Amino acid sequence: MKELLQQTYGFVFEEKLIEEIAAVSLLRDFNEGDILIDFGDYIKKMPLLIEGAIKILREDFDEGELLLYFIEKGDTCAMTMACCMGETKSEIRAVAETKGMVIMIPVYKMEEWLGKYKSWRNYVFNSYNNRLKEMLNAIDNLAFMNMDERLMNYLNDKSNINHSKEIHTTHQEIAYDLHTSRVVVSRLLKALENDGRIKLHRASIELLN
Amino acid sequence: MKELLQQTYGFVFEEKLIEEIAAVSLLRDFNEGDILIDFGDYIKKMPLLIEGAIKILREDFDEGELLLYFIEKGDTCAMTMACCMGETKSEIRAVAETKGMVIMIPVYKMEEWLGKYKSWRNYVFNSYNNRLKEMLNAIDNLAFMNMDERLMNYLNDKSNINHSKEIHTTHQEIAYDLHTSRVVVSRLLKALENDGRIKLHRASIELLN
DNA sequence: ATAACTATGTAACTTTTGATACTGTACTTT
DNA sequence: AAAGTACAGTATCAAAAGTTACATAGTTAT
Repeated sequence: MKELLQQTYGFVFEEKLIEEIAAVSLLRDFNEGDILIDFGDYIKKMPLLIEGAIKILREDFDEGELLLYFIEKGDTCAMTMACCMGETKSEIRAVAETKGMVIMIPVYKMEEWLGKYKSWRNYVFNSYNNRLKEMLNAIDNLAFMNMDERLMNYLNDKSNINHSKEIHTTHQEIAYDLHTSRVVVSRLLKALENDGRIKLHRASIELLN
Repeated sequence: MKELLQQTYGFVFEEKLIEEIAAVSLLRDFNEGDILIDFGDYIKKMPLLIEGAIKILREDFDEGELLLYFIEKGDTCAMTMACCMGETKSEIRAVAETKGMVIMIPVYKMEEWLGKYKSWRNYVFNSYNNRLKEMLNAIDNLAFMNMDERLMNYLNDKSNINHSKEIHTTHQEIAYDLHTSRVVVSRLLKALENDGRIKLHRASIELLN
């Protein structure tokens, strides 16, 4: 475990902290589609992402979701951290976008390290700051952009996260993430294809140019 | 200044911290409508709100704004904190909703106190957590609700912040905050009036029931 | 091979929101 | 009192997004 931490967090945390983390944490593997955290869960451990990608979703009152953002290797979920610290239920759902690995840190250690390690404080604050930025980005998308732009952004994000111009997903899946209907997604995707920006295949989309 | 701090933050910060704050901070009065922070400002001081209310806005690329949330006595602006810590430009605009008072704390002290005072750490984290919740709330509004519901929520928030059922503002002002047009606001307000939920006057709205 | 299922394409229609334009009314200024 | 200005009401039209319904093309199971 220490080597894994060294690899991803070697430039972020000091040696001693990495040893402490390794001593008290658990490693957990996950596969694509796994629900890592669900709405209403009580969080007792904070996850550090070592490998893979996770998408964070917000739930509608009556059915329906919305993708908030993705997190990647080296990130943690500030929303989850918020729940840890505040000892409240999870406001979000975390679903594995790819297979990967997280390190789970007990909450009480987080607190202790905040007073003890400056590098930990910086990491935690950076996480919050990044998450706030992602949230602002989500708000910009919702408030200022039309569905076609939101869709294009979504495809780009998805492409970046998976390091591939080929996006393997269905129109229905996209509709869930953007909180719209399948028909709308199909319509707009077709328009994007006609504009020469993407190419549609069955259950997969190819980004052009 | 110490008395002011004692009054609002006496139950949050320990005696010694309050003394430290009082020693290095500046007091600043503001009036309704004052722009306290603008897009792109570099933030060198963190504000603690002592009295009054402030609204936090997000800017569109080409003209247009969106109200994110209000902050009240005892709050601080985590978005601003984020800018302080990250040493980046402000992503938001802060406009005084009422007249009031803030205490400005130099950034370098914030850092120092994080290691030194647990109550400060807790306060800072709570602020982040509250702000994340407000952002989630803003997202819920945008993603899951129609303009009429958003409008009604806006009126309720405004009423709570000003401790009054009378809201003194114009349809145009509301349109700016909700990032829509004056005509739409007038239309929906009239519908709410017909439903008996509000009463309209010139440049003021009365919440009923 | 055929049935059943999944993913997509598309037409037709409705609802919501936005845009433009014009009206009237209240308040302010001179 | 007249003119000017800010605020609100409303009609008409257009665009964006959501809904329903149905057709068709691949895929999988039997």
